[in-house]
Amino acid sequence: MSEEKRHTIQTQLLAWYGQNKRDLPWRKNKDPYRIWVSEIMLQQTRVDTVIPYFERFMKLFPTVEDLANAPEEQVLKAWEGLGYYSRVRNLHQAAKQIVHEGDGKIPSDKKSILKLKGIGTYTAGAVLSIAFDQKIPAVDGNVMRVFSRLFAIEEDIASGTTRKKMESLVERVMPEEAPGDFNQALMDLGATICTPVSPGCLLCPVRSVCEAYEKGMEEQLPVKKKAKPPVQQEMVMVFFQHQNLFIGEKRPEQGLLAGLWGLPTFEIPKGDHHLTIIEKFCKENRIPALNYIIKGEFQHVFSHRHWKVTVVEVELKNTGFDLPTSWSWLEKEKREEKTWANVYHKAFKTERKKV
DNA sequence: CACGCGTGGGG
DNA sequence: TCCCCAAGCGT
Repeated sequence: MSEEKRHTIQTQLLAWYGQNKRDLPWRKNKDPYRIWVSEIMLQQTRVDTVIPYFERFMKLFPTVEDLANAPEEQVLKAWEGLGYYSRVRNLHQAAKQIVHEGDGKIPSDKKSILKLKGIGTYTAGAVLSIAFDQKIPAVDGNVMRVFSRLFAIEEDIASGTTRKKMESLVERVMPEEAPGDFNQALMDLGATICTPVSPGCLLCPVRSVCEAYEKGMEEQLPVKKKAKPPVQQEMVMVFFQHQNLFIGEKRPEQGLLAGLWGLPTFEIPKGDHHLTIIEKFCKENRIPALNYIIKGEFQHVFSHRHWKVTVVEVELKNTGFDLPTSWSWLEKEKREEKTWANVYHKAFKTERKKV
C-alpha cells in the first residue's frame, strides 16, 4: 500500500467523521463501562434498535458495580426482546468477575480484557481504542466491507484468515492519534455510505483511493458465502392453567433462548399431531388435564430455525402433582414479566384472540 | 472452522 | 413475500 493511500484514508476519514459522526448516547463520554455495554448490544444488532435498550440499561445499571450486584432476573429482563441472550448472561458474568475478582475497573490491556466472557477480538479492539485511546483495530462487518472495497479483496469475509488479513491492513492504516475515532469513522462510513447494497460512492470521502470503485465492482464486494437455510420445525406451546396460575418453563442454561423464562414448548415430530403429543405427555407425567383447546398458531423466524407454533390451552383439575424441575407455577398477572423473548409474546397474542 | 445463537428493518 | 442482513462470540 502506498504512503499516499494510507495518508488519504487517514485524513479524509477523520475529517469526514468530524463533520458527520452520529450523535449516539454511548458517545457522550469515554466511560469504558458504557462503551463496553454498547459494543455488546451492537453485536449483530442495528443502532436504532439498540438506543432505547442502552438508555434503559444505563438507568438501571449506571456502573459496572450496579450491574454486578443486580439479580440475574432483572438483568435478563432488561435485555428482553433484544435477542442473542447469551450476550447479556456473559456481560453479567463479566461484570461480576470485574467487581468481585478484579479491581472493579474494566481492564485496559488486551490480554486481560479478552479473558472476560463475551469480549472477543472485535469488542476488545473497540473498547481499547475508543475508551483507552489504544491503536488496536476493531474489525467488524462494516470494516470488512469498507476494506474489501478499498483494496478490492475478493476473499470470503466469513473466513478467519480473511479477517486476520483485514486486521493487519487496518493496523497499518490506523493513525497514532485518535485511533478510537478512526475505528468509529470506519464503522459509520460502513453503516451510512459504504452500505451492503447500493453504496453511496458519490458521497464517499475515500472514493479517490477505492479500488472497487475504480474497477466498478463495489456492488460485487464483499464476497460472502451464503448461509444455509433455516431448519423448519413444528412446535406446540402450552398454557397449562388452573385458576389464577399458569405453568412457566425456565429454559436450559445452554442453547436457544438459554436461561429465559417462557412457556412449555414441545417439538412435534413430522407427521404427528400436536394434541397427541400433549396428551401423551400429560398421561406420562400424571398431569390432570381436563381439556385441550387449540387457540391458534403463529410463525417465528430465528436466524437458523423457523418455527410454526400451535398454541394450546390446557385446563388442569388441580395443582397437586409433581412438575418437571424446569417448570414452576406462576401467577397469570405476571405473565408478561415472566416471559422474556418475543416468541412468547406472540403466543400471548394468539392466546388472547377469541376462539 | 463450522455451527448455534434473535430480532426487526429495508429493498 | 422474500431475502439480506447488523458494531460477533463461544464452543
